[in-house]
Amino acid sequence: MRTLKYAILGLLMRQSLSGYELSKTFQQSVGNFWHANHSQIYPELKKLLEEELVAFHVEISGEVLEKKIYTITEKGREDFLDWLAQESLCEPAPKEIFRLRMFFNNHLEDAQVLQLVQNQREQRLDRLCALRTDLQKFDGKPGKHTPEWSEYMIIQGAILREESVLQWLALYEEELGEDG
Amino acid sequence: MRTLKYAILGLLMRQSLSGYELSKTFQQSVGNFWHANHSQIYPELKKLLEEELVAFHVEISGEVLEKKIYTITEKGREDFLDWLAQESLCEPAPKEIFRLRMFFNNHLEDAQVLQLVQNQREQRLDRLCALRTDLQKFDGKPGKHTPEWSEYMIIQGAILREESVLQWLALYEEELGEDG
DNA sequence: CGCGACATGTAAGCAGTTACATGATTAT
DNA sequence: ATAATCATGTAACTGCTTACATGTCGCG
Repeated sequence: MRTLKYAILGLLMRQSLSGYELSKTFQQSVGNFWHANHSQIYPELKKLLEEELVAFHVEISGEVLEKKIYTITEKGREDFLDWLAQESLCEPAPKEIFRLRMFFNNHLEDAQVLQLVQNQREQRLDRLCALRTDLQKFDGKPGKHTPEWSEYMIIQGAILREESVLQWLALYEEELGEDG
Repeated sequence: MRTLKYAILGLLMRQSLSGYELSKTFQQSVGNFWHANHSQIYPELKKLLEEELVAFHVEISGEVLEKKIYTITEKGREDFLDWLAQESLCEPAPKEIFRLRMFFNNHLEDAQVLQLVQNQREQRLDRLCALRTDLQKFDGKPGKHTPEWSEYMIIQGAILREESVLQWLALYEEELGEDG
């Protein structure tokens, strides 16, 4: 489905970026719904170049270090906008190893299950705190039709998602905490 | 990480099943957190057989149709239980194409965004209704330490997840509904 | 007798991870 | 100097999807 392609093109709609900068973005904000390693990004950029959906120029950092700055082409813009407006079928539920373990937790002692749940809660709580910090970086809600608004709303969505997981974990804690 | 392996072994801990039955399960209850096609399941069963984690015997349906019923071995049980108790790092946020589109929605008209949002809402609502029906099939909450309890709790988790997505979609509808 | 579900497999290709491989720049 | 970060790539492998391929059973 070439989703990475459209993720990259979308980012290049905002501003020209190097492979390395794209890579960072996929670890940060975009990481809330689409992550990718540099080992996937560099080959994809090469492919986009062949397809003439992006172009690049070289910038020199310091004395010799070359940075390839990629820019979206008009052809790339058209391709991206066509993709963006498409309705798509609801994807299957995401794969989550932790839920798989919980599905089989009747084979574990209560104490073990509780440990897994609490471990998960800590990790999720950390993530939630980080998201709330990200949200506070905006002063007030950004205006509609800006990239900032989109980012703000995505973070809101990620917060709601983490909160729902924590609610679910609390159900286990309630039940497993009841005497034993 | 061989997650499919453990998903299969976990299901075989409950009861012996054929590849086809496993396949159905991955489309139904287990589909709430781990899905797999038959084209992935049959080769995996072959591998588990070589590793001696499962065994099978043949049953005949009707006149000639052969069903291979797989049973977990003692070695398989040990392997599965080792895996089950392991704490694991929180996985990266799941990939969702819809969120990716929303991240870039400043390139669309409000009406187009609203259409995408409403389309998604309908699909999510359908899924939520199906989950609530699944939950009602249990009469009252099943007792702890039973496979039924695990399944009940997983469905609760899936419901919370869908509700959080609907809350997020409602944020868009509020904002996009405001005059325009 | 035809259709949908049952039943089992393989092949080709795309997507993604982990590891390999190299080198420059900046801050301490 | 040396460590962290910047910067770009490739290779091998695992995981997953889509399509191909075949045949049976039960119901109407």
